[in-house]
Amino acid sequence: MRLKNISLSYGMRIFKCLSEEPRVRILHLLLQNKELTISDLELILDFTQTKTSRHLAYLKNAGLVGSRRVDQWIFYYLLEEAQEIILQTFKFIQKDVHLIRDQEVYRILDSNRELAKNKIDTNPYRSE
Amino acid sequence: MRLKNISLSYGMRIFKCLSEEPRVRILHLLLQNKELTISDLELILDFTQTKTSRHLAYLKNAGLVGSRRVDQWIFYYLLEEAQEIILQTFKFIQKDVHLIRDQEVYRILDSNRELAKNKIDTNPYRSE
DNA sequence: TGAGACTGATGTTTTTTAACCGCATTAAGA
DNA sequence: TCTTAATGCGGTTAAAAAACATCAGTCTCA
Repeated sequence: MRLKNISLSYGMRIFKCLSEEPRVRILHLLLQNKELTISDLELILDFTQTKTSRHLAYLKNAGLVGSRRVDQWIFYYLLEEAQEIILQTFKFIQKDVHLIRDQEVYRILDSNRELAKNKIDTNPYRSE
Repeated sequence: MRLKNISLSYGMRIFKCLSEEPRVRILHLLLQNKELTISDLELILDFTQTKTSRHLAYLKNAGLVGSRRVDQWIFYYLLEEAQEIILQTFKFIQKDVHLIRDQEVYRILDSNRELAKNKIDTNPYRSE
């Protein structure tokens, strides 16, 4: 396996992100589910809107996540350059009960079609 | 490769250790050189005694390092249970110039026989 | 076109926490 | 008593969280 080398300072920024529970839980959900909106994360994690937005801004600023707009939603995702190190480090903690529970909440909300991705208008004939 | 699973809280403690430069540099030296004393680390890293001692206490408290006494020195080393995750995460940052420079300083001091391990009395006939 | 609803960002303030540092002293061994 | 290491103290800085209000962009629908 060829590893991408990162600088000490970028590494420290990543580890700082991983040293607070809210951010670890957000990153874990993004790693497992590709992309989520702020309101999805609020719902799954039971965070306030402000708190969720602030932590995502932190992660974005640290160079770990990116965002794209779809209709009125903004989806957040792990940036490609951070994928590998995040994946590797999560291998050690992925069995944690809190993280597993978060993912279960995700699945329940998803099957109830309460997440943003379920509400995107996919009708190709929708009005412009 | 079989991974040891760690809890989220232990993981966060580890990442907090890795999010400050002095501690990363200490851990890097311990990973590469098995064990070192406080005075060795002071010398290599150009830290004060207090600073070095405090960070080692932090790492010990976080469950990352242990210590053993040999004569008048106390040698610090990475605990076995932390070896793997530390090793894996350092794979990403091991090419960092600061860390490489630290290790070079280590080698110079070692070849000058200025480190504690070079001063241990290995004479089996030494007085009790 | 305009009103209102929804999604998200941001300014502000307050509180709390913790991490850093150095100086000086103390403790433990040889 | 010398060396090695730990710690009490004090000051500074940072950052994290939380709550609240406000603002901005987009969509819907009349």
